[in-house]
Amino acid sequence: MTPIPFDPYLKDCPSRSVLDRVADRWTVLVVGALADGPQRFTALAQRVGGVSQKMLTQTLRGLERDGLVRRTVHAEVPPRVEYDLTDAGRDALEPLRALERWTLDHSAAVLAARETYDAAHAPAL
Amino acid sequence: MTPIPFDPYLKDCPSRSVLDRVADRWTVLVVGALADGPQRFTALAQRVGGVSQKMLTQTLRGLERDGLVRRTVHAEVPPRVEYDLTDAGRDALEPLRALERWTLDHSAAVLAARETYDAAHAPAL
DNA sequence: CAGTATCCCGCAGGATACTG
DNA sequence: CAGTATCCTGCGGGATACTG
Repeated sequence: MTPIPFDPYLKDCPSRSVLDRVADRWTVLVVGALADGPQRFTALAQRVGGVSQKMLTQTLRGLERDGLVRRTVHAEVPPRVEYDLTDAGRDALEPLRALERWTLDHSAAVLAARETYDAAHAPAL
Repeated sequence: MTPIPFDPYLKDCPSRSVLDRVADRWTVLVVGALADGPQRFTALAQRVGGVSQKMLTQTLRGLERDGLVRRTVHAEVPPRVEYDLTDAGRDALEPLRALERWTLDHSAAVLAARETYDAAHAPAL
């Protein structure tokens, strides 16, 4: 009855693939964009700047497959499709927003650190 | 004097590249492995299962460049190199561990969701 | 509107070999 | 020990065109 102890530090642990899903650039932004309620495909594409519709579809499908996002097709003409977070998705939202928050808070410092590093390690000409 | 408002949802915002660094599979594991104190290169390679030395070096360099990790070379023979988190790195540790925690807590559910999804969307033969 | 289907290029990232 | 250098392959991911 004891569940298998998942450990992403182990090479072949299935949790590695779960981590891969969530430790992803587009996942962070798409889930974040779904934070304040259901969104349509086009709305998402606009909120997540620079995402191609291929990557948006792919990310959404992955999240749906993993049970973080629910896809609802409304029987209308023209069809309206809405995406929203499941409970698991909402659980993921917290760590993901924390990551986003860290990014905001540290962007200036990180950018500065890069300049310093690059200056110090620049080709000696 | 007002700082530029970083926004990773904007296509060309520099914070996007900062998010990219942190929303990365190896970053999560390497930073997590550095949680309990300084580590040597080989020790890290062992803790982070399946990482190639190329990717470990690359990740460590990137984190050093961005100011999350400090690299210390001890003047000994043979040389001993230790990596540890900076203050910024320690700040990042929290969201990153939260993500890891989420992964652990939801792996079983996600794996199950995949099976269900795949069964429902399987090729009809 | 909300996709799917293709084509294609660049690079992420692994394997292997060499060095201070 | 802690890397660097090189080669090579798969696929991430963009552009474009078509469909229900």
